[in-house]
Amino acid sequence: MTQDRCQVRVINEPRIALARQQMPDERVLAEMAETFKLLGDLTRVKILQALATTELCVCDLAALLEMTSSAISHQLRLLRARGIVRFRKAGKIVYYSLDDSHVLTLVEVSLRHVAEC
Amino acid sequence: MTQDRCQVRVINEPRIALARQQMPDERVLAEMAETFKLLGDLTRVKILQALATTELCVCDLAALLEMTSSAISHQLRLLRARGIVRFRKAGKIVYYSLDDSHVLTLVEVSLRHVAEC
DNA sequence: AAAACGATTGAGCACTTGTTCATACAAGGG
DNA sequence: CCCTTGTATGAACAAGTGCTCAATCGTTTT
Repeated sequence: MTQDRCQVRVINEPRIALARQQMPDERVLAEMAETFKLLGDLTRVKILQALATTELCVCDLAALLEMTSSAISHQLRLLRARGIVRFRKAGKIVYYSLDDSHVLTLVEVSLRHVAEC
Repeated sequence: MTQDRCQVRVINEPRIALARQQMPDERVLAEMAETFKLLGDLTRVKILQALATTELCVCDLAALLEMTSSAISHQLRLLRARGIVRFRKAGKIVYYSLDDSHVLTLVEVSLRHVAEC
């Protein structure tokens, strides 16, 4: 049963075949990883949790998280780029809010996960 | 309404208070971010997707992902440390499987999320 | 016992990431 | 029109990350 493949010996060929068959496309997997990566930062998790409660402008978020508005703005830029948050301008003030229900679900599930451990 | 706080002017005091009140503990937020960070890597997402299908040993995973078993082992170590996967020894072969239903849920939700975009 | 093999681990290194700092932009207010 | 203010952005830098390579450990086989 043992075979060479890519400098690695395979132990359970059928299982590998099965797993390969069930595996989503590379592109889909990459998107999943990118989404998780975006959620995998304390600042961004805080931003999302805050926006889950209410719409907030950049300097409100900065005050809430006790960080510079520059740092917040940089992070919002990333969240914006993936369509996780949206913004609305009111004069020179920019209000941000959540724009992705799936991401909210992810945050909720992980919150429950942490709570149960 | 505008006030100084941490070198940042607050625009919407009541909203901030509300958001602060709803915000989970710092430690909980950090755990959430850590969990997402662990899922935010292409290799680890692949490993979890594979293990979601079937139990696999290190070299099977290496063959499936076309990577060295060293690289796989390094990643499994991280997943093990957070209790996301468990292992079972069969002689010199070590079989890994999922050990966290919440994480599986997270992966499923994100898969659906990507599929719908 | 010696050799082979699956797995693990530490060091090293290229690459990424999150913040700060300085600067620039846009919108009001005087 | 200036000056202030909220936001955005680029450069730079420290810290973190994921891989490779070499060495090691534990188990099995000869």
